[in-house]
Amino acid sequence: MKGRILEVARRIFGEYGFHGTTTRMIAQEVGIDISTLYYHWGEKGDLYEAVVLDIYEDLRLKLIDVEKIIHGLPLVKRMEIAIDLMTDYLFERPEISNLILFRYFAKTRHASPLDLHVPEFMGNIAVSMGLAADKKDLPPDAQLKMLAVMNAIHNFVSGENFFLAMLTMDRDKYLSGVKETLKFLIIPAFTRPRPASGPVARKEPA
Amino acid sequence: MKGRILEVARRIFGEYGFHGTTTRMIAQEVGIDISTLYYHWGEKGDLYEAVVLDIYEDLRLKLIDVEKIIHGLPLVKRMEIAIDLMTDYLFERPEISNLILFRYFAKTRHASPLDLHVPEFMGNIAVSMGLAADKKDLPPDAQLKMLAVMNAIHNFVSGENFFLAMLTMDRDKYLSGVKETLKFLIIPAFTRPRPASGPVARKEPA
DNA sequence: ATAGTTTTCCATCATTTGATGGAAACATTT
DNA sequence: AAATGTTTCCATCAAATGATGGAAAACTAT
Repeated sequence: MKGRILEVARRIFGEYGFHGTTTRMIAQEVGIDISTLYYHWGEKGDLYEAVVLDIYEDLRLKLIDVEKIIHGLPLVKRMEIAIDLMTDYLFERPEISNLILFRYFAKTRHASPLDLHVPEFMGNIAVSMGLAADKKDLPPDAQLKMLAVMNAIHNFVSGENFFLAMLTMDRDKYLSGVKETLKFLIIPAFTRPRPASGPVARKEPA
Repeated sequence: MKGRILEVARRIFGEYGFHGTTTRMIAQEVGIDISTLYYHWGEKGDLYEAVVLDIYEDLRLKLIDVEKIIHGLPLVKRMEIAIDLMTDYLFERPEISNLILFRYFAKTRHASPLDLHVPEFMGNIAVSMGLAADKKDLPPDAQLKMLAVMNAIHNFVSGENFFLAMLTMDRDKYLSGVKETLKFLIIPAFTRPRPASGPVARKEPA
């Protein structure tokens, strides 16, 4: 039961954010009384923190998983495969992206501990991309590049509903289009032999 | 007074989101009684919608402004200047980015009208970048590219507090680093003469 | 100054929301 | 079966929250 509550809480906190979610919404969705929820998890803020730890752990494991798969391949291949795998993974668990973005952008009216997971992710990905030797000591510009890359994926995952209602494409096209767009944006930046100089605009071939 | 309330509401809705903001928080910040707020703006959801319209209008005017400045320049210059100007502008008004991202990612428990502003912005920027001829009829891949570009900026603006607490740099370095990172990511993608193929990783010069 | 209008605040409601005590139901052990 | 421990639900609270009526205050026009 404790686990079932956590699962539902992940989803609902991810959709509505901390203040947009009520403990009653979660309990109702699980199909239990609200006091059962409090019995298992204590106050709302504690459940929320548990949810955050839970999604970070999932993400951490997935990143290790992906790193194993792409290890040793040439950089472009590594990035292509990583983008495909992470995109698929997150689109199946959008609450992960949702909750991460919520923590980035939304203040809550309750104290929350300083985040140590994101810097760890940044370090690992940067090393994997050959941007840094020591994952514990990223140069500032590499930190920002990693944030930009990670956020680009989260945005498309979390914004799916909003964007689909706004854009002229169906879900399948959206999912494949997101992968293409991410590769279009990320790969040239990290693989160009030297800083671009020519003002030539050209669309990539479909 | 009506205007002062709107200003404060922009900031607080931007920080805490719709459900994280109470009408009392806004009234207290303005220094007025809560019922004065209701007298001018009606219910909370109406004030929120007014705030959203307000920030979209500001953004629209700024985009027109920037477009005038960069008109006629070569593509790389256009993008560099646009990134600089938009980044400076949004860092001074972070509630714009905050509110836009909130609408993307967070469900609210009240109905909200379909967004027509973002598609308009996408169209204008895409035409300005030479990705499309008709701003009313963007191809799907151009739509997604524009979203990625706009979101990249909003992320760094909205995430400032969270990221600064997490990263090893001060605010000045963050602001300049964000611009560099955006250029690093965006410009190669939209200027490379043909799809990249070499697996060579290279950092851009400081 | 007076009458009328607009704006502001005080007091107050009804709901919602986070949270808890205690009884009942269920499970486990002896 | 009885005793013990665990889990669930019902009833309920107190505080927070969205919202309003009406009196006072401030402003405007005559």
